Amino acid sequence: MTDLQPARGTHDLIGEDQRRHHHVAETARRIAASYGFDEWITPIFEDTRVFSRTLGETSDVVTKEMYTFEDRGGDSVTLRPEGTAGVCRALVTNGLTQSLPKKVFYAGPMFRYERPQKGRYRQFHQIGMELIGPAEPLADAEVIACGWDILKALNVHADTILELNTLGELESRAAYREALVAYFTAHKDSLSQDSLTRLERNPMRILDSKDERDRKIVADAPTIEAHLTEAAATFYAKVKELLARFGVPFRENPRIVRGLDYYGHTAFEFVTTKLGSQGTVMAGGRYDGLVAEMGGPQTPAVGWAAGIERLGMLLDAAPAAPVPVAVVPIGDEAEAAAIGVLQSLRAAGIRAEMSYRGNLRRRMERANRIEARTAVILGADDLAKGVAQVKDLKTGAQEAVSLPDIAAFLA
RNA sequence: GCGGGCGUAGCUCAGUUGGUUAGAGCGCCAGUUUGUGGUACUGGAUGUCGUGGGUUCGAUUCCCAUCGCUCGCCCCA
Repeated sequence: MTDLQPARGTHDLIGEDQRRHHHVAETARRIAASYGFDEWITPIFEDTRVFSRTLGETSDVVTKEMYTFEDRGGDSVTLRPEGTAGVCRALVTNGLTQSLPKKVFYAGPMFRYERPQKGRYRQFHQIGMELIGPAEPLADAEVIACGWDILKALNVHADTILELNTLGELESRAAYREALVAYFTAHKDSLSQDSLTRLERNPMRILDSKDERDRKIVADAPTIEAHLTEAAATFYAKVKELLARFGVPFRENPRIVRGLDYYGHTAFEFVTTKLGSQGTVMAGGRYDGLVAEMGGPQTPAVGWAAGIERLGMLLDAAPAAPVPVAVVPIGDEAEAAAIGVLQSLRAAGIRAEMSYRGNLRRRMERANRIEARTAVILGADDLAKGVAQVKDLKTGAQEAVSLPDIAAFLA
């Protein structure tokens, strides 16, 4: 054996794991496409400033979780910890702010230096979508509806609930933040250690603390509602109304906040009870300031990201492995002739395999092991007659089929 | 980053109160006389008992460290 292991927090996706992963990504891709979203494939690493500028100076992601290094040319680059910043950068650098709206879907690996846990990896994979341009609440509702459709298509929606909140726009948030700081400062003595540091860095985070003592204090903390400007309140009401119109069930949760600084207005999380402490399965919100921070024009946008691994774990059954047809020649001469049959099946789009060695018995065992549905058996006698024995491996029924007809017979 | 649990064949796991060649089931390879698998029978291969160090005449078993997985916290998808 080898003493080599996968790097901490990374995983090989093989067999069932790969099928779960692929199924999640393909389903999302398909449904996003039906909503008019195009897939963008942006680089896996970016200039470090793409993230450091935009995710928030104080966020954990930026301060301690990024894979940042200097490349051989002396430039600081970072393995993307999330997808939104890169998409916005691509929007700006490709001059696409002139052709809004843009509806972007993406899927790929993200990197965060965290302590690995179930549902939390250092290299993990996300699907996500960004709707850039529209400032209307209809955009928020549509993006959420698309996410909900994906969860439904994956059949993981039953144990998943959409939790919704508004963070208001800058003005509302500033006022609220002030009120929160005042409130929590008054209760400083009873707050947990973690929350004391949050009080300085990001007071809104205290709202979703899991600490018992914190929760008691949070229960009576002011909510953003009272601090919402007229416009922000109207916007939020409209989002809720439209979600109902799209048929997306939700639950308001004033404690939903976002970890990254660029969010405002709508904030949401699809949460499941089935993944322990890693229960957030899809999350996002509106981020009207990000494109501007990236050096583009002031551009509204809304989007979400979801963890492929987490969704994959929720799938009640792994997608079935593909079922092949086994081509089974008897003897060397037949093996040569069987190649023609083999290729004709493949050309017809049928997954066909021929073992590389072994007598008839061996090859039949092998066919059984790869869970072939059918064996196409070719012996000298059959070849002389221009036929093959096509055997259904489930029922054991077997019949002679003429060589040119086999592909059609099995289709 | 903090705290708890775990680490024996490809897989699931047993075992050694410290003592000669470490086990089972499944899987794998081969055979049961040469054109038919899924069942059965027979035989076979595989482990530096996660890694490194310490204690000991002797360690897979005890101690320490380390790596990895896992659960909770933190954070987040």
